[in-house]
Amino acid sequence: MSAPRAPKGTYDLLPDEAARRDAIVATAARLFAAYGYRHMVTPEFEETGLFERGVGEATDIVRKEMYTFLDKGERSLTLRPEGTAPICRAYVEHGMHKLPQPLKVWYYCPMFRYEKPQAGRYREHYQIGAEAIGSADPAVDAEVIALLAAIFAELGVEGVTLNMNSMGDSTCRPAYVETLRGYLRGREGELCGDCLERVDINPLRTFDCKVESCRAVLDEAPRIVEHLCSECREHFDTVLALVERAGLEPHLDFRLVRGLDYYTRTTFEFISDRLGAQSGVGGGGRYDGLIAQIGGASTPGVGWGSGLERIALAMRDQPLPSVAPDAYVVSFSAEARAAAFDIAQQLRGAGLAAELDLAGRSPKGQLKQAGRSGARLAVLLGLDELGAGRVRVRTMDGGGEEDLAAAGLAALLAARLGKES
RNA sequence: GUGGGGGUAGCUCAGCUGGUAGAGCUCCGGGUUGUGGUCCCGGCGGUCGCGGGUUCGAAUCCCGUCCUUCACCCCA
Repeated sequence: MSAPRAPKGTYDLLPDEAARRDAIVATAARLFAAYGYRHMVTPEFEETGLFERGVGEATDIVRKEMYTFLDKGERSLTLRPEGTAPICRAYVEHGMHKLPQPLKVWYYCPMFRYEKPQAGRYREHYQIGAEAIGSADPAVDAEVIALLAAIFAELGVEGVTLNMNSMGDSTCRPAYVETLRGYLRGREGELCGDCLERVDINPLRTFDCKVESCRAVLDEAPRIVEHLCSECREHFDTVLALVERAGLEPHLDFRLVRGLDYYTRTTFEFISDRLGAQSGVGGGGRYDGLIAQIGGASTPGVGWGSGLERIALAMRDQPLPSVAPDAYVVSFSAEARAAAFDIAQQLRGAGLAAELDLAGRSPKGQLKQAGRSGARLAVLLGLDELGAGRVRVRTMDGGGEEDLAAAGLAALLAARLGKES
């Protein structure tokens, strides 16, 4: 019987890493607010049918990656594998079309996919994401892209490039898919086994293939951007123009065919050269058919998701946020320990961060802890001081000490540290 | 799901042509019977991922398994 470990593909965020994570999310939250996106939370699991219908039966996510289970009431539930379908479900369920449109929201939560773990890929991973629902205006596409770019810039995510494509819509895509399928059938002899299957199931996915011969075939294949209907063409051109106005350099990528069935028109992806094979650091697109697909009124939407683990990997090293207390209370005798506890409480009550020894250390050990903790002040308590109602307050980096009354100490130190409440 | 690399102290690793374990850092204590960060000394700490096999003897060789890592696939 070996000791329990975190399940395969999951990880613990220890305090230092959690502090960095919190800082990332706080920065993102600030930018979400600047762009007018409001925080929203949905359940960790949903009815399985939501993802089957929303994400698409033919996708890898639905076919082999979902954590699906029956609860005690025989309901088929699935741990959320992606963020967009749940937001759209909530939009429909709560009649959010009655709010000013587009509805602009963001989320921060774990996603669950049964995949083989590797660098930047986990079975439980966290995403921040944004969704703007209720407007087909190309300015919305550009806004969400600019928002994600701003977050990366603010965080210092390095080596980032933006790839974009258009998937067309229900008017032009079906015809294009048939054109592509016909072309591929004409060159079947040059395709790998996977691609031969894709020709039947979803010819668009052949663009993902890394096999040399397939790539050669696809390089010469008809491209969807050249087969867009006039509405999609105009939409895409406007999005590109606005994205450029935002100071970004979109690279057209005819291979960018995202693996979720709900995408229409704009798709985009930010990749970073700091990530190895799992190079995508954030991506998304427009999903004008999704809400109707899951049973709502036909409603356009656009959004993206970005993986926190990959953001952290691609960020330049950040200094750890300081966790130094304002004061460390040191007791020089067993009798002073209770008084040290009281003083720490008094300081905390005044809004100061205060620590004291909780491990029965010697006075020297406590001072050593005080030094390591980075505390600005040490409050020293001994028998002599206790009897006189005094404490000695040492400035840690200078070493100077002064004798102060224990009563009113918290207010005095708070004022001195500029932390009056 | 397929294929390559790796799993030794809390962390980073050495030891691996078989003879039952080491270093640095961390942590705790001492050097000052009441005063930190440097320095010196000492100490705590490991069923060598797990299971099986070969052998007089396995951290070391073989098999299986789990985890991890890199790539494929897919995506964040």
